Amino acid sequence: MSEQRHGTTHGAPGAVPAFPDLPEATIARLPEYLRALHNLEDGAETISSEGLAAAAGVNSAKLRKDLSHLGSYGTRGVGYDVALLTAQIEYILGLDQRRAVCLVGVGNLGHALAGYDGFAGRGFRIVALFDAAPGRVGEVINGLLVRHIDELPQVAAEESIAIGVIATPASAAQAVADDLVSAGVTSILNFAPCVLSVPSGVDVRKVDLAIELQILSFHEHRKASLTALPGGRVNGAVGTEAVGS
Amino acid sequence: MSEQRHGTTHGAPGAVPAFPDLPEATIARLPEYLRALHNLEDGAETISSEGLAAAAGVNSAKLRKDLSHLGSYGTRGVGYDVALLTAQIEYILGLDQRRAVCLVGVGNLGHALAGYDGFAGRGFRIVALFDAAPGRVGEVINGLLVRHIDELPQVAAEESIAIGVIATPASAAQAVADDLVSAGVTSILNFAPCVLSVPSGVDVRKVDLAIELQILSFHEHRKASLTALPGGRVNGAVGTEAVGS
DNA sequence: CGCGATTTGTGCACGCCTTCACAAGCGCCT
DNA sequence: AGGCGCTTGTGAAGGCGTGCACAAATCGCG
Repeated sequence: MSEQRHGTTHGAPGAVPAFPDLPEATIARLPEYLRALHNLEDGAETISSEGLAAAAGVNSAKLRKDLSHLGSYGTRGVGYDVALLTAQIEYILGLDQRRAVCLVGVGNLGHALAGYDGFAGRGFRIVALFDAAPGRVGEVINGLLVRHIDELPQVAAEESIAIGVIATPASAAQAVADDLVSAGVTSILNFAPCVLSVPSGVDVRKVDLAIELQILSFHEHRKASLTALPGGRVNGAVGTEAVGS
Repeated sequence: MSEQRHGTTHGAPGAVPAFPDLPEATIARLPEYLRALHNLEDGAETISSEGLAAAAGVNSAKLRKDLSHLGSYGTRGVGYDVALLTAQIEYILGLDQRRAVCLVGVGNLGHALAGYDGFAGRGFRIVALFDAAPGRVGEVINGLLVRHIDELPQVAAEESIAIGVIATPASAAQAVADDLVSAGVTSILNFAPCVLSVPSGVDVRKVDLAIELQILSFHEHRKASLTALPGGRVNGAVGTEAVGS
């Protein structure tokens, strides 16, 4: 706080202001606010921090602080302009352009991701599918042809793909990651249960389904051991919404 | 640090020691250590914190501090006993019993999750599938029958299911969560893009695929604006592995 | 025009987490 | 038996994130 970047021409998506360096925790919540804004549905022009915070499942003070990092897009006594705030968050997240994403590994999970319609409405379009297995190459999923992984460099360049999703088995993931990086991809979402090493400048996020379950399992174990204990209480401090992730 | 719980009978899974209350951040990493341990493959009896940290993609000091919270299972000058450490982490995570999980929503994503073979090897077995659509009820996926959601209470009781996975559309998720809670489920993994409200004592973790992509999109946007800037450098401080999640 | 109701933006304090740096402990070799 | 090298376990410091509580700002109404 009390930072620079507060007298500058904040604003108009297109004016490209000095890019704010938001805290990672804030960045991770912006998509949630955006989702909440889209789900409002009623024709309200403005929304209070309290209202939006409730819709997004967070504390209202936290929401205000998060939004304050983007600049002042609220009006005291009134709230936030829904359309303006939506546009601003989308701009910050880089969603004003529909980002091209490629998906590697059209197995069990990859197949589902390729067919997932939740991406289109949230700023992304899957433009290419790849796999190494000859048996899968040539298949059409959701109107999209599965190409051989060797075509990745060419397609990536043509479609200017910056984001890649890995849905291969863990054994193939590192090689695929290397291929993606070589092809110019600078952000990777990894579903394979393994650690990827990539050059600096490339972002990796991972989603491991078993890990999520194991974390829940821990809490189950904890809860069970508490109830078993003499005088143990059941609910510690779990709250109405555990975020994690 | 400098806590209690250090003279107690640490140990033997089955002795049920005073349950350590680990920091959340540590809990989230234990599954990663476990995965790294399983992936070692070579017959080494012990592993150093440096080695395991590298395999898990974290700092070695962090790993040591995390493990120190479980008690002292390492030997100075030698490292950690692989078998003992593995058993201990599995015990803490409550994975010594194969936990029963049910999955609600056998659509696009749910179908893939039901067929995902990565759960079995990591301490879980999916014992029941549910859906509300009559068209899907009766289908058999991976040898498992899809039941109608109305059967949930009965099946949950029979199989003593404590963990539920929601893979329905967002519009149905809250109702399903309520059903799960009523059926005695106390941990929920939510793939639907919405906020769930559950009573205290129930843990919820969420996985939103679009949010993960949006976070990556932000970093793409940031990187792009930096390179466009006069004198802008490309790589900020992204590192070899971005965790997030 | 002024006042009160409302809501944002933020200074501040607290707690959690990370990281460094090192003492304590263990095994091996001579 | 003694010393040396290696590795763990942890005190301490610093940074980050959260939440409270309140001042500043805006609108609407009399």
